[in-house]
Amino acid sequence: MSHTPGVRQAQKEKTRRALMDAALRLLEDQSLSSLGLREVTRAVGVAPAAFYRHFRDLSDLGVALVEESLGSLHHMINAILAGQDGDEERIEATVDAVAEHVRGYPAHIRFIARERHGGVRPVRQAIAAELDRFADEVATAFCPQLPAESWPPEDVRMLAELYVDHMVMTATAFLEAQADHPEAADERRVAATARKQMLLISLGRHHWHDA
Amino acid sequence: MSHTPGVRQAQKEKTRRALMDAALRLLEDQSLSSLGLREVTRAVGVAPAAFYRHFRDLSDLGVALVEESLGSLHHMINAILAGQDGDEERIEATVDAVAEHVRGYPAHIRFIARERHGGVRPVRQAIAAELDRFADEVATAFCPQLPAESWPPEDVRMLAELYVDHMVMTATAFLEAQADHPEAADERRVAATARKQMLLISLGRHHWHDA
DNA sequence: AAATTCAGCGAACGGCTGTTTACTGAATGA
DNA sequence: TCATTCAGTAAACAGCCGTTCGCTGAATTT
Repeated sequence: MSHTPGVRQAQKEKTRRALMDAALRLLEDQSLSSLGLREVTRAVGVAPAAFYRHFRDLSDLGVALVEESLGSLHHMINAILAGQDGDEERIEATVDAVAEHVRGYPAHIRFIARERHGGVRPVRQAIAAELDRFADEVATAFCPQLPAESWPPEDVRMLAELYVDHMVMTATAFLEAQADHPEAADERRVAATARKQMLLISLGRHHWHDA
Repeated sequence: MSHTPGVRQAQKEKTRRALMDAALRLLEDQSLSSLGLREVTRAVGVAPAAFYRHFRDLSDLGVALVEESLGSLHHMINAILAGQDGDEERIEATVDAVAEHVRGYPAHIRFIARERHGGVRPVRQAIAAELDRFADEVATAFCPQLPAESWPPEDVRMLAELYVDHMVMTATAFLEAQADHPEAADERRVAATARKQMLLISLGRHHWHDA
C-alpha cells in the first residue's frame, strides 16, 4: 500500500508537525527571514540535519505554514457567506467569527500579517495567491445579491478585495489588542470599530448605482 | 556656537545618512530583523565599529527610518486635506499623490509596509504611533465637513482609521504592481480600484445618518 | 530470514555575526 | 600654538550559522 499510515510515516509526520509548530511559536516574536534552521530543530529536540528530511528550506516550511494558516480561515468564511441573513446580522457574524479565530489561532494570524509583506518572496507569493482565492470566493458569493446592471464584474471584484483586506486588517487589529493588554475591553472596542466600518462599506454598496 | 554645522558634524551627518540609505537599500529585499550590522557598514565602506558612533542598535536605525519615511507622507496628506474641493476631486488627488509618492520613494513605503507588523518591537511601535498621529490629523480635517449630530467623535475616528488603513493598503498595492511588472498598465488598474473603493466609502459616509 | 529503505544522528567545515579594545589623526577650542 | 575632542580604524573575541558527510538501527519489503 502506498498511503497507509504505517509506523514509519506516522513518526515522520509527527516530527514534521513538531517542526512546524516550533517554528510557528518562534515566529511569534521574530520574522521568518531571521529564523534559524538550528533554532527550530533545537526547539524540537532533533539534530539540525533532520530538518532536511522534511523541508528543503525555511521558506519551504513557511509556505507550508501559509497553507495551514489560511486553510482554516477559508472554511470559516465560506460558512458565513452561506448564511443569507440581513446585512447587520452577517456583519456581526463575520466580526465575531474573525475575533474567535484570532483567539483560537493567534500565531497563525500573526504569521500571515507579518509575512504578507515580509522578506521571503515565496512566502509572500503564497499568501498573495491564497488571498486572491479568498477574494474570488467572496466575489462569487456576493454576486447574486447585487443588481447586475450596476455591478460589472470588475466592480464586484473591487468590493471583494475591499472586504478581504478589511478582514485581514480587523484580524491584525484584534491581535494587537490582545497583545497590548489581555483585558477584554480593548477587544470590544476593536470589534465595534470593525462592525461600523463594515456597515459603512455596506451602506456605500447599497448606494453604488448613484455614482 | 553649539549648532553651527562645522566640518566635523557635517561629515558625521554625512556617514549617518549613508548608513541609513544603505540600510534602506538592503531592506528592499529582506526584513530588518535579518539585516546585519556588518552588512550595512560593508555597503557604506566603513568599519563595523563605526556604526556605534551613530546608532545604538539596528532597531535604533529602524526607528530613525520610520520617522524619515512617514515624515514626508505627513506633509503630503495635509496638503491634500487642505483642498476643500468636491468628493471625487479630492479622491483623485489623494490617489494620484499616493501613486506619485510611491514612485518617488518606493523603498520608504516598502520599509513601512514590511516592518509595520515585522519582528522588531520598537520599530512596530514607532510606525503604530506615527499612523495614529495620521488618523488624528485626518479626523480633525474631516470633522468640520461632517454633520455633528450624526457623527460622534468615536465615529469620526473610526472613519479616519478606515481612511488611513486604506491609504497604506493602496500604497502597498502600487508597490506590488510596479514590482511585478514595470509597465504602467497595472498601476492604472490599481489606481482605478483604489478610487472606486474610496468612492464607495465616501458614499457610505454620506448615508451614515440612516444607520 | 535476509535485504532494503530511510528518519534521525553526531561531527566537522568554512564563513559570518555583534561587540569590545586600544589606536590614530584631523577638526576644534583655549 | 598646544591640548582636547571624537569619528573612524584594525584586530581580535567567542559564538552561532547552514550545509555536508557517513553512519546507525528500526520499520518495511521481498
